[in-house]
Amino acid sequence: MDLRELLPEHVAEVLNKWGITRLFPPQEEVAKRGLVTSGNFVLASPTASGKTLAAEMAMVNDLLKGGKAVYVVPLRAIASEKYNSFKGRYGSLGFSVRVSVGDYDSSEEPLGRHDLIITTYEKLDSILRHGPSWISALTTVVFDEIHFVHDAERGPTIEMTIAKLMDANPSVRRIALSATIGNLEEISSWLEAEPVAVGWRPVPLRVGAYAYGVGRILWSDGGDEKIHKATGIPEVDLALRTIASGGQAIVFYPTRRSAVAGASKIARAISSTLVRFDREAAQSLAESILKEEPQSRVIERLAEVVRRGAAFHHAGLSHGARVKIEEAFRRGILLAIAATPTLAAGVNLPARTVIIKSHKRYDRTKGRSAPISVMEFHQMAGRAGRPGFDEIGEAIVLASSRREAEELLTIYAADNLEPITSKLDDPSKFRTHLLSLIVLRSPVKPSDLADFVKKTLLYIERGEHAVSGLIPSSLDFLIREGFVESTSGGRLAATRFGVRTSQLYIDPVSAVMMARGLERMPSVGEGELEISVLHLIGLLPDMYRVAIRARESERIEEILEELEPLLPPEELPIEIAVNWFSAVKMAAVLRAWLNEAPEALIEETYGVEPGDLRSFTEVATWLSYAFSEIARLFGKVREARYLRQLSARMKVGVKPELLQLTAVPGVGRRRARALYEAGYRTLSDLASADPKRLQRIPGIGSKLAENIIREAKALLER
DNA sequence: CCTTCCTTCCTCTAGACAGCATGTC
DNA sequence: CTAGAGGAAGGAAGG
Repeated sequence: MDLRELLPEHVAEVLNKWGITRLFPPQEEVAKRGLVTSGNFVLASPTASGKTLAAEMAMVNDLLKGGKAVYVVPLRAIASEKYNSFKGRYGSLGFSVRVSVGDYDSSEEPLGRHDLIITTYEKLDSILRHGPSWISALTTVVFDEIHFVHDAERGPTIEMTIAKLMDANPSVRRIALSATIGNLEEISSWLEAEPVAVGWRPVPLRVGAYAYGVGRILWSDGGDEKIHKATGIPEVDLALRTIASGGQAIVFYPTRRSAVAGASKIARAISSTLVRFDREAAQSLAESILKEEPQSRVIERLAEVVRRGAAFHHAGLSHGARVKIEEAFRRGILLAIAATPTLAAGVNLPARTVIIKSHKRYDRTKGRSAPISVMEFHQMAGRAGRPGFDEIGEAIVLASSRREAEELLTIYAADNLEPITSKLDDPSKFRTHLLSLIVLRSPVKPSDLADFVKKTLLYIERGEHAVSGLIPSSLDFLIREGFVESTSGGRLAATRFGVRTSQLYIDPVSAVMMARGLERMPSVGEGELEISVLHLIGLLPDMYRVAIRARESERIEEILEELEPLLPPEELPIEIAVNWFSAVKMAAVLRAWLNEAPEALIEETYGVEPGDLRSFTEVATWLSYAFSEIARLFGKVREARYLRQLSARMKVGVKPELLQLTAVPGVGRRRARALYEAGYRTLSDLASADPKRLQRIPGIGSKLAENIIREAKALLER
């Protein structure tokens, strides 16, 4: 097909320049309907079918006409994936591309200067809360993976961010993408966009259910396949089937523990069946993991299986280990990955066969195991089929009997995806966003707020009665707690407390807890202060909850003795107070980190794996910073300074005396401690150090020594 | 007497977004 | 009405 038949000339030229000479059905459809040059659309089409390019054609068109675009994604990993693919393409056209997410920004310049900004929904929300002028100059916005609106935790934020953006800039062009939308029409009407549904896949997918009782896969297309029971472990036999025919498999398990155990079983099966693979590459991968990742039990177990051509993948792994596994799988060094659902939503990592060990998973909210949704099944199945390598992708779910297999096929093989529904009716989520809206428009007429709510998906789906009660009850809360006040003209104005809370991006309940906690801080003894502050942080609704294991209860009680609570439990709402003990454990974990306990020790003592520890400390860094800002707001200078330092320590995991040293790029908690013990205690000690002496410190080579000295000098000069 | 396999009972459960701009006493 | 599997501990069988 000649692109020029479908596309305006300049876009066709751009695609040629990028080496794209052929369009795939989703892109054709968008082009045919004239959506390249104008109009809003929601594109529902399978994973890897080229949704991004369809959106890009529209973006490029708008950018070429002097526009400005934002590409919004739900995960930081996807943001960096998009950034890496966009920066070359668009850079070569003279556009400046930037990625801005919570922990990383590719540029220091004002956001308004860039043509294409890639960001997460939450970051966009945060940007909107600061009310930058360039929002009105935006011409195009792409909402990627829009089905995340359905998520109970993050969905409300995503929904409100979209609504706020449409409200702040009604003429902005909206493009939404997803592989799994059950109610395309409804989502389209919310965004006032044209629905475009395309079923085409780059690699066809067939769905099967393995009735392991009878050793047969029932395929959705009618086939019936006998499976060789080499090990008798159903998912392992299926993985071997794929591996033996030269393919790769991803096995999804419902828990981390079963994924880790599964990887061992697969590794053992690979060893015993003489499958050929690059043992040398696997070996060196295992070594690099052991050498470069935080030494701990999970990492050791990972290295053990990697040597034999398999791996597990879950959020307890350090970021580096996950990336190494993904990359090695792409290069074919690993034959199979035993994964938790991390791999379904994250970066693009296809395999010939996707095996779903269990269609049920424990559901915390229900307190028992429940079937996974069709949407989630399709997220996992979407990983099946490597374009250019596999002729067909397979997604196989396990079933015990033929009967169950048939049932599962009727549920999961059909295209009966659940509708994406709003979760904004959660009062605690709603009031957080109502505050941000009032801050942005302060002083605002209450009727304007009511009008705004009509722009939400909640209103589209459920109508007036679903939203009518939300505003008054949220306003009560916001006024009572001092975030908002009514002015003489009958308008609502945000207080300084309200403004700061919204900008710090914390839950108003967190802000209230911080403000109350500050009152008690001066009376807490110096020895108890650290653990008591950490406990408060552990209680905040914005913080993670850490699970307490049965055998830990004594230890938790010991720590409980040490702290002087900054908030009396009886004054806390019940939903906060129930986390009291979990927060004690969290405080203990964070304290261990701050006092330089090695990752391996923290894992051993508390069962907190490197990836979790990283998440905990990252959020605690942000919250302790926010805490210090709330202290500053209330004129508590001493407390603010203490909390600020706590935040700085939390970021790297060190005692106060190392903070000067960790300011140097390349110096983390381990190196800083080694330097300190060797007598280098300040930046100027480092700047004036003798490179030869520095090299004598274990772990510091000649290159590093020179870098450290240079960076220290640069920091001193500033 | 040690090793290995089997049974039983207990324990525990996926993931991941957000701030902001340096300090020290 | 409703889970299910890993892993430790303890016991039986085997060498």
